Amino acid sequence: MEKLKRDFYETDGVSLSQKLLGKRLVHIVDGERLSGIIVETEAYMGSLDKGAHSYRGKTERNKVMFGPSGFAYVYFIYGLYYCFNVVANKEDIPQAVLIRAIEPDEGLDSISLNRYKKSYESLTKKEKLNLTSGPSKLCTALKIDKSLNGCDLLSDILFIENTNKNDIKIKSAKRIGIDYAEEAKDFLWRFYDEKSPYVSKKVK
DNA sequence: CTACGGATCGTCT
DNA sequence: GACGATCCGTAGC
Repeated sequence: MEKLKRDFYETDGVSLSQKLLGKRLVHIVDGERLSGIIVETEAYMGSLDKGAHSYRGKTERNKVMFGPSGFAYVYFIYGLYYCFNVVANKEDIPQAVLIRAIEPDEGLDSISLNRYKKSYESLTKKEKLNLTSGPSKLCTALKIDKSLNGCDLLSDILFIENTNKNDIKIKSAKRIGIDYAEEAKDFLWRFYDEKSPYVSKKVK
């Protein structure tokens, strides 16, 4: 399926979060496609959002968010993990979409090795569901790290493709892990496909 | 099922 | 010097 073009990303973060559900995130590693269908996202809305890294302005870490849309913002967190975001909107409007969960699609054995150091077929049912059901789990699974920060998603290394998926039931919920964000912590800016078992956390 | 603590370090104050 | 857009293992109910 064709790669999403720049204009797909040139919209606000909340809209893009919903548009990205059902699309396929692809990372080419040693010539192999590692991919998954996006099933959970969160919007981070710059100066409107006390939960966003970009709320207090541009820094060395968050500068990619201030650039044009359709680029990868990858950051390191808790001394151990990476999180992957898609930059939304336009230059100087620092909004982004955190990809929180995907459904593993291509390169299952490599994905399984990256996460559990064993083959896909040897995983338990629980381990299979746990491969990519969180923002840092999916980065480990698809080998996404800080070297991809600032990568253009119209490149041939890391990109997002259209799919034929049309049976998505979008649910909105509060975002996770931003209890410090005052009023913004209650904004319903997390979106997920209610039908997917790969979502990190469902409401009730 | 929920609750909590440890791991571990780049980034910002 | 403090802390985080997380994850995992353990403990208790």
